[in-house]
Amino acid sequence: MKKLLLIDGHSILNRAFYGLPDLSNSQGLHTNAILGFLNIIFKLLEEEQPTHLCVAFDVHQPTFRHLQYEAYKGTRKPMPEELRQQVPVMKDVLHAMNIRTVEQGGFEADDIIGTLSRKGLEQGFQVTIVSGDRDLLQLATDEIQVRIPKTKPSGTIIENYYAVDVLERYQVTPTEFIDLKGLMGDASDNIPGVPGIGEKTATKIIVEYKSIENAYAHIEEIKPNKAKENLQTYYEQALLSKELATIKLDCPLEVTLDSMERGEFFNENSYEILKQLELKSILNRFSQPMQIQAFEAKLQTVEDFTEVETLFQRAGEAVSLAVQCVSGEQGFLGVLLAFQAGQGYFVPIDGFVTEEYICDKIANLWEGQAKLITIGWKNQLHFLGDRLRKGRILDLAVACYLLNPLKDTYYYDDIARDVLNLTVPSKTELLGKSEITAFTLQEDSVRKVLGNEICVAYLAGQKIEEMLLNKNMLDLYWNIECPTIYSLYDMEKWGIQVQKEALTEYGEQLNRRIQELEASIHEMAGENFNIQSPKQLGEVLFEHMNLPGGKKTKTGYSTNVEVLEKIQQEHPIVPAVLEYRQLTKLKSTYADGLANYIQPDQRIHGKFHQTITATGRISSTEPNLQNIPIRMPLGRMIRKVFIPKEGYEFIDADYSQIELRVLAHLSEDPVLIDAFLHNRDIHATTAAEVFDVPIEEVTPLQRRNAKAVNFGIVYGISAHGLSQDLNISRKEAGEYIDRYFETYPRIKDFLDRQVETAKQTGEVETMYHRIRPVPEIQSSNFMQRNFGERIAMNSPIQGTAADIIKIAMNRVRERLMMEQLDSRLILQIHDELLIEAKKDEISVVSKLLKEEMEQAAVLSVPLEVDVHVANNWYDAK
DNA sequence: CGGGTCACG
DNA sequence: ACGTACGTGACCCGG
Repeated sequence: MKKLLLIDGHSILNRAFYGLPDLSNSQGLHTNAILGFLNIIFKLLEEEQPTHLCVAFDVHQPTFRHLQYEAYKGTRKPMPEELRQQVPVMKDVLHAMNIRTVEQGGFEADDIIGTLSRKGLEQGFQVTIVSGDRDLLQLATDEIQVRIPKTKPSGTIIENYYAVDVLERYQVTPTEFIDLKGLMGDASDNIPGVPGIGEKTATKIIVEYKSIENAYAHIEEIKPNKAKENLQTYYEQALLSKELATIKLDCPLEVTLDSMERGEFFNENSYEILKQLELKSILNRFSQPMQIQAFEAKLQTVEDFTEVETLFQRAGEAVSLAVQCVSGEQGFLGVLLAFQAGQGYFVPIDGFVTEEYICDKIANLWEGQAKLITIGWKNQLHFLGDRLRKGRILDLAVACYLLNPLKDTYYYDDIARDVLNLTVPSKTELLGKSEITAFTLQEDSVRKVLGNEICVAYLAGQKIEEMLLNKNMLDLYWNIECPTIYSLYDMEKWGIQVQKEALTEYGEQLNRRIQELEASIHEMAGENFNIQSPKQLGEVLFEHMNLPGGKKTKTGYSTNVEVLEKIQQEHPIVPAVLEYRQLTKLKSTYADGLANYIQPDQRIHGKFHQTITATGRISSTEPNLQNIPIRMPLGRMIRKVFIPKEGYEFIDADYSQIELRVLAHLSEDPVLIDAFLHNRDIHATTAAEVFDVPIEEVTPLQRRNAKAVNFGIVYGISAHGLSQDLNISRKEAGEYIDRYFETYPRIKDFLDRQVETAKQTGEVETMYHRIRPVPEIQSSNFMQRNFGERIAMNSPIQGTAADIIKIAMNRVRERLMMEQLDSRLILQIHDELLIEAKKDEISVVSKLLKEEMEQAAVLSVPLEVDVHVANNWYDAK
C-alpha cells in the first residue's frame, strides 16, 4: 500500500513557533519553529510510515486571492522576524533530509495540498493531510484523513478527522464547512464573512440549508432577524468569502507524486545543517555511527614507567600541548596529554607514577617551549601542587567564554561544535550521571570521554587563539583572564573562617522570634497555613482577610515586599509577615545555609566562577559569598561570624562609585569628570544640576532621587523603571531623565552610541575589549528590544568595572607573592576585596591593596578606594 | 524543574 | 495597550 503524507508547511511552522519558547543557536539564529516542526514531523512519520511525503509552502509574494482581498481591506499582520528568518532554513533542512517541498506562484499551500490529495487518491495512494489550520478540514473525505497537531504543555496532541469526524465535531460535512466559513469569516485569513454572523448562527444556518446559496433562496425563513438582514445586505460578500475559503483541487502543478518518494532523512547533509542549528535533541535521532564518524579520537594508556618518561620527554619538545588532569570522586586519577591531532595519551596514577611525579612533570613542561592548552584549569589546580599556581595556560573554557559569554557550558563537546564544527558525544551522553572513578578507567565509554576531551583541546587550541586575536581579545585573555584563574583558585583554596557556635547561636535567636511571629500570624489570620507559600499567603491576605491591593500575577496574588509594604498600615498581620519573611530568609539561607559549608578547618571554601556572567563579573556559589546581608541591621550582624584566623586581621577595600567613574571616563563627559576631579558628592552634584539648585541647598530627598537617577543611568535608563523605583509618575521620571541628559550631554551621546553599536554589530564591548553579544536588540518584540537597548547601555559600564577589579585582584595577588607576605585575598564582591592579613603586615598590605586597586586602571578620573581593618567582616565595612 | 521571593553588587 | 530598571544565586513551594 502506497501512503502519501501531505504537510502544510507554514501552518505547522506557525504552530511550532508559537508553541515553543524562543530558542536560538550561538549565532543568534532562531530555531524554535524548526525544532517544533521537526518534532511534529517525526511523530507523524512514526505513526503513519508513509512511502511518499511532501511539504507545501506558500510562495512569499501575495497571491491573486490575497491581492484581491487586501486591496479591499488593509494588509495581513506581518510575520514576526524571528519566524520569517526560519522559513528558508526550514526548507534547507527538509531538502537535506530528502523531503520534497512544493511551492508554486499563484497557488496557496492549501491549494497545492488539495490538488495533491485528489491526485494521490486517483493514483491509489492512501492520503493523509497534516495542517495546523482548520480550513483544511474541508479536504477530509471518507478516505482522506486530516490531522491537526496541537502543541500543549503536556506534549503534542493530534486531532484526527475523516469526513464523519468533521460532521460529528462541527455538525456539517467537509463541503459545507466551506459555506460555514463563508458566513462566519476568518479574521486571521482575511476572509470577511457576513457581519454579525458568528460560529453559532452560521452553523445553525448551514445545518438547516446546507449552502449559502440555498440559505439565500430561503432568505425569508432565516432567523434571527439580524442574520437575515445581514445576509441579504452582504450576500455578495458571503459568496466572495466562500470563494476565498474554497481550496482548489485542480491546480496545474508541475510536480509528480513519484518525486515525493521517501528518502533517507539521516544523512551527512542533514547532520551538518542540524549541527549548525545546534538542535541536539534532533541530532540524537541519528544513528551512533553517523555521530562517531564526525570525530574519532584515539587514546593510548601509558603505564610502563620508561614509556611514561619517554612520553613526557616527547611532550616537552612539542610546540603545542594539551594537558588535562583527570579527577574523580577519590581525587587525582591521572593526566591526559596530546601533542598531535587525533592522538591522546593517558597516564594513570599507579606505581612509580604518583601525584607528585605528575605534578613535577607538568611543572617541567612549563620549562619547555610548548604552549599549554587545557579546559577548566582552576578545577585541576586543586589537585596540583603549589608550584603550579602560576604560568601561562590557554584555558579553552575561559577563552570560549570571552568569545561568547552567553553560553551556559563550555565543555569539550561545546567547544568541538562551536570551534571545530565537529559533533563529539558529550560526557553525559557517554556516561550518563555516573562519575569517573579509578575502577572505571578501562571502560570503553570512559576512555572515549578522556580521548575526546584531550583531542578536542589540542585541536581547538590553535583555532581559539586565532579567534581571540581576530576579536582583539588576546590581551584581555593573557593579561586579565589567565591570571584571574589563579586568583580565584587561591580564594577557593584559602576560604574564610567562620565561627560555627556564633552562627548557631544567631540561628537560634532568629528561630525564637520566628516561632513567635508564626503563632501571632496564624492567630491574626484565624487559621493555620504555610506563610512561606505565596499561594496560601495570598489567599489568606486577599481573600479570607479581604485586604486591599490583591491581584497581580498569573499564578495568583503577588505578595512581594513592594505589595506588602503598601498595605502595611491596613492590618498588623502585614508587618508581621514582612518580618517573618526577613527572618526565615536569614535563617534558611544564611544561618543554616552557611553552616552546611563549614569544613573541618573551620572555614568555608566557596567556589568562584569565571565563565558564568554575561558582563565579565565573577559569580560565587556553594555558598554564594557575594550576597551576604549588609543593608538591614539584623542581617548585617551575620558578618560578625566571618573572622580572620588567629594572628591575622581583615583588610577590606572597596571602590567608591566605580561604575559612575567608568561612565565618566568612557563618555568623556566634562561635567561628570569635573565632579569627580573635585571629589564632589556625586549624587548631590547631580541633584543640584537636575533640580537647578545650589549644591548647598540640595535636600536629602533631592539627593536620594538623584542617586536613583544615577543608578538608572548605569542600568540603562527607562522612565518606567525609574518611576517604579522612586514611586513617582512616569512623566515626572521622564522629566528627571531629560534634565539629566541636558546636564550631561556627552553621557547621552555615549549611551546612544552603545545602542547604535549593538544594532550595527550585534555586540558591545568594554574598555578592555571584552564583548557582550546583544541578540535581543534585533527582536521584533518591543519589550525584548528595549531590554536589548538597556543591556547595550549597561554592559560596557558593568563590564569595564569588572575588568578593572580583576586587574586589581591579580596585581594584589602578585604583589603579595613577590613580597613574600603572609596575607592573601579571600573574597571578591564585585567592587570589594577582602584580605586576611598577618597582623604585622597590616600597614604594608593596606597600602599595597589601596595602591593596586587605585592604579589598576588609568582613567580620566581617579579611582578611589576605602580601606578598613577589623577582626571581623562586620566591622571591616 | 519553573516561578516567586529576596539577599548582594 | 503593552510592562522593565543591570548583573547574580539560594531557598521555598507546588506540579
